[in-house]
Amino acid sequence: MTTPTSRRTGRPRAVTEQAILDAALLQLDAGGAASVSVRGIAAQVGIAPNALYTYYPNKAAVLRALVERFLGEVNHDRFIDRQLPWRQRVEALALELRTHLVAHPGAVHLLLGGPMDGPNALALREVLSEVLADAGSRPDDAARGSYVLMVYLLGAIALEVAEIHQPDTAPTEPERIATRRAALDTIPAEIYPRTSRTAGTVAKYFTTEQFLWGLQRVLDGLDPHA
Amino acid sequence: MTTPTSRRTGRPRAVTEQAILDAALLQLDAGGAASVSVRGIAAQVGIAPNALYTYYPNKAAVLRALVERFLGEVNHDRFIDRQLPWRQRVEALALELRTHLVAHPGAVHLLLGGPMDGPNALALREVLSEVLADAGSRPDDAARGSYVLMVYLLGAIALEVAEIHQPDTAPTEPERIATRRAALDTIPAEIYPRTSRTAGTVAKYFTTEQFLWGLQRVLDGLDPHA
DNA sequence: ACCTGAACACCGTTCAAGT
DNA sequence: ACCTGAACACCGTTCAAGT
Repeated sequence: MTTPTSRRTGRPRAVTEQAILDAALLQLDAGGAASVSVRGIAAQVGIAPNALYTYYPNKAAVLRALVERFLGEVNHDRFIDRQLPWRQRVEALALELRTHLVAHPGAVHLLLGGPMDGPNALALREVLSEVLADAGSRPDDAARGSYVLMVYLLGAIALEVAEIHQPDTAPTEPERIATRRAALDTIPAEIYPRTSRTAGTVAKYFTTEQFLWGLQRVLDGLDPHA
Repeated sequence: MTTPTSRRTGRPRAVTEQAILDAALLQLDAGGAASVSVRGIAAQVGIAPNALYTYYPNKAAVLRALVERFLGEVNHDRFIDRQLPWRQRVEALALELRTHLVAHPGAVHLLLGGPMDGPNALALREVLSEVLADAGSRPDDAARGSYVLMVYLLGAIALEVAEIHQPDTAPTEPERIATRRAALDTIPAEIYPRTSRTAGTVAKYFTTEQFLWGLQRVLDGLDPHA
């Protein structure tokens, strides 16, 4: 909690916590969450692997700090502006979050891996809660609604990232659709008779448009004046 | 794709694919997704670690097969019954999925880790799509709506599981709330002035009630007659 | 106080050899 | 065809020793 700005004595630190997080993010972007390693981070910043334990108690703490810093880069500008229509405020936040996470696909895993209870994660929920309150929701509904929004945003981005960016040699888009259709064909027709008819439709939507369409439906459900 | 029922020649198999998946699930339940290992599975079923590569090409394939089997255990009974109100059908499916996943928290990670394009994953989406179609949605809206529902269900369960079941010594519920409040207090009051007022409210909801409340809001948004 | 080298108990996967 | 032992190139973490 307390952050002493200078160390008492002894040898100066060779690197900074930020440099360690930078290295972790680099590894994350390069090879996905599975390829982030203590040894790799240490090599990148130029210290012995075990020296990292002077900065963070263990690997999990490094990843937690990375998630926190990551969320801190999202919470900024125009969502506080109460002049804008509330739906527009949520949409802007949603798109910003999505942009950040799609740019660092491995981070999604980390986000959903642990409890979202860091300061920045809570700040995100608070922002959403305030927007809903401004929209006219009663406090309880605003709080619960902010949870529903978080669920939708993180869930949608998680599924999108899982679709797009599987760790190894990802098949191209047409290949993936073909695979999906083939898989679909193995479903017994007696059980899901309408399957083959709607298969193409189901497979079609994985875009910003789908993301925003879903968001609008969720907002419809949360709109206190609907 | 073809499933030969008998092997051509040579030594009989020592175990079955199912036994391997059983062992994987056991490891998953015991220590979370991180503690599932090829060597652990092999030890459990009583073969050498590398013998496992006769059954599956690699660890990822084992986990993929486990996810598929897992989803297969969910898709059953009363969601096909067109007599029931459509919201009730979705709610039943949602609760069944949630029960299964909360019972095997490590599986959530696996589900969200890869693309949901196996036969059973698609069947799940198809069921939801059909329910929405029965509710009166046009085919496109039903397909897109089924995606929104999947996002909500998996997202909500993922967040819930992450809250409840972090891998190591999980703090008790009051401890967690205290931690969350403490974290919240570090948010600068000038930026989020209403934070402290709503903190208690935000922290309060992580229950079946919240899960179903959110589901109802999503269904409100997807209801073609709303 | 922070760093290093060495070690411990693990990983996933491959290869050559047995039956 | 399936199994095994041995090996390779990794992990996260700890400990004793250096400065």
